[in-house]
Amino acid sequence: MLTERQLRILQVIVDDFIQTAQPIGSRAISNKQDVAYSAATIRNDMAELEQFGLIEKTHTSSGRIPSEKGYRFYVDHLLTPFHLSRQDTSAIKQTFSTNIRQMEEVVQQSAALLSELTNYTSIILGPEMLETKLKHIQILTLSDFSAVMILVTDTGHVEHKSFRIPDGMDHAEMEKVVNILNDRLAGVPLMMVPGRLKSEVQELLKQHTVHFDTMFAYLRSFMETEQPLKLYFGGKTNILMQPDFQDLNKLRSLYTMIEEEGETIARLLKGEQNGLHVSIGTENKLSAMQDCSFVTASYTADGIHMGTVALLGPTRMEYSRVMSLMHVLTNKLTSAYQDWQK
Amino acid sequence: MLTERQLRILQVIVDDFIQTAQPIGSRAISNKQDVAYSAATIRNDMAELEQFGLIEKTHTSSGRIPSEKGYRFYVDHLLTPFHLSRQDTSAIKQTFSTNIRQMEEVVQQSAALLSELTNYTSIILGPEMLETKLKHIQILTLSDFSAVMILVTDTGHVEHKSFRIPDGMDHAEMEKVVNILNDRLAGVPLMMVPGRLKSEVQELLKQHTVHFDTMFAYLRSFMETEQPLKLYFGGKTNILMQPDFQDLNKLRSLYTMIEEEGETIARLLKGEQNGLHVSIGTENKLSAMQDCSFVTASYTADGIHMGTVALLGPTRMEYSRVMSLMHVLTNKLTSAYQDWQK
DNA sequence: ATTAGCACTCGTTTATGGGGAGTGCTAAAT
DNA sequence: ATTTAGCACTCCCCATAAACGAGTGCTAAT
Repeated sequence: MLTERQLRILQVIVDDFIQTAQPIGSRAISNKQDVAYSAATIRNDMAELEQFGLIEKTHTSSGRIPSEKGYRFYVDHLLTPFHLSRQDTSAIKQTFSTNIRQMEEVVQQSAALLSELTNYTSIILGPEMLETKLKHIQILTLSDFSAVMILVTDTGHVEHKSFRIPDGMDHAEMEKVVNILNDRLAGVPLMMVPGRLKSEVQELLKQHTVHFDTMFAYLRSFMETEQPLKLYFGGKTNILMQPDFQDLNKLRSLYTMIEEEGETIARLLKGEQNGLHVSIGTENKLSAMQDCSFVTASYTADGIHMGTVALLGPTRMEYSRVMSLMHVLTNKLTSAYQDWQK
Repeated sequence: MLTERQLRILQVIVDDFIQTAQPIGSRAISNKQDVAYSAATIRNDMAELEQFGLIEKTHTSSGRIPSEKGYRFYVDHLLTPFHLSRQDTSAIKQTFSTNIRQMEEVVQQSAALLSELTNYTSIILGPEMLETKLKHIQILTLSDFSAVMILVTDTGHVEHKSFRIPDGMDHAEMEKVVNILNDRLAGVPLMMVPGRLKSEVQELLKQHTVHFDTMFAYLRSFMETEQPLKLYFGGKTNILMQPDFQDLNKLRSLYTMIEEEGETIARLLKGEQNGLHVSIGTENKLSAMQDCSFVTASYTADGIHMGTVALLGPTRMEYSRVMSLMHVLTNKLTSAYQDWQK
């Protein structure tokens, strides 16, 4: 077992490394204000901490840095309750102070805020649409040849797609299509729209319209394209500015991940639905992330999961502050969402 | 003046450097298949080319590389008419073969295609909206408290924003607002909407509605937010993979530019409205771009400017192929746009 | 149990010296 | 008058070596 002092030393090492990104030696620890032991004592303890795999040397004779296991231990047992600085709290308050008009905006601003406060990269998975229902469908003709179809959900989401009007289709027929669609699909949860389209709308359309074939093809392509997961990034560049990433290839693979693995990340976030969760280094499944820590926190409404906030930083992350921030932020998001829904 | 042979040598140097990214010496040039002069002769000519500032040494005694001026000369005078490979042409053909439903999609796919074929980063400024007119305005109530306003343009663009219904505003009043808006704003060019809002709508609304204050504030915030310039990127990561960018700081500043200078780039592209244009190195105004070449080409419809295609690569760019590709692509875009408008 | 002392390790920096690719110049060849 | 061969010279690149210093592990003293 670890002694009280060893715990303290581990804490100092992690704290210091988080701040400086430099290995720290026994002497430097001993010189710290709130450490009263000699360098030799600390050396002994450090040897033991190393045996436990909690700290490492970068080479035979240089200071120690926390190992992955060390960070894990730190996060699990050594985190002191952190109270946010006045700046932090007021920044958050301000973001949520404006009247909420659009939930997407709030989510996006949260992402921006989080990345700005931490200098890491924030990723937010927007409100899930499992529960949202189709509110209204409309087709608007733009010219004799083209029209745009607009879908509105009860959460205020709007999706649209323009298309070419089948030759010879007239206004009355178009209207009929819209009426059928609204009649059969309004109020239906988005998830179930494609199903309903096939089971109910298909037949009706076939009976009542002349240009069934093309029209139905359009509808399918429009409604069956999977609802894109709404992923908001904040401070994409932040993480690459961290001194931890000096290696060109690491930098590149990290960048590639952020730019091109949106889908993967979204799926990852979708899996994290309960409370605060921290993945450190190789605990992450994505290889590009294995030098990073990834903190996720979900926000809810009426107890059901709505979305997930995440922060990507170096393993040398300010865990304490980050976790407090995210705790507060998700609470704010939760209540904002509730407010918005009234 | 430069002799025929010197021109040839310059061409070889540029061509070779474009391919290998390595300085090339007199011996290597002499050994090339289609060069019949001795190393010494070439050395003399190279000395002269250097005097003209067309090539440079990386240090006192290493091979030469093209200078910025050299690239400029190459592009202006040495470019051999390039015919695209079968793969290139068929890839382009394929992209434009599918039936066009949405212009945005085509533009986006063009960006993707261009970056894929070249391994550089493509940037496309979407169709301009100067000419587009407001087609229709609609307000849809989502619940007793919230509603969404939808704007549709005659090009099939849809913008939407949800908002909180002012307390006490009823359905009839809402309808009145919509009617006034459609009556006064339908058919008006987007550019002029904010003006009209103030000059015509404001008074009318004040007379006919109870909740003028809040409602008008909403309208203003919605319609006066500048139309975001539609900028499509393709292969954001490509340029960072180029061996030319070995320097961590260059990499970072380049990345930051791509991520955060969208506005600046958009403005830049907006300025380039005629034909094919190449900016090499420090000819670029953005500092992060000063190690890059930037090729722009605009596409039109009925002779008026619609948008601009651009490609960002190292100064050591495959100018010949790139310019041919972009020439073909903009033609395709132009005709696609014309088709689409019928 | 803690601490002072000391030899030792190893990364970092600086100096030194080939080796090699490529140049510039001069003199010979065409 | 061009073109080419020959050769000294330059400067990067790399390997080796030495001095330095931060930090360790161990032992002996407190």
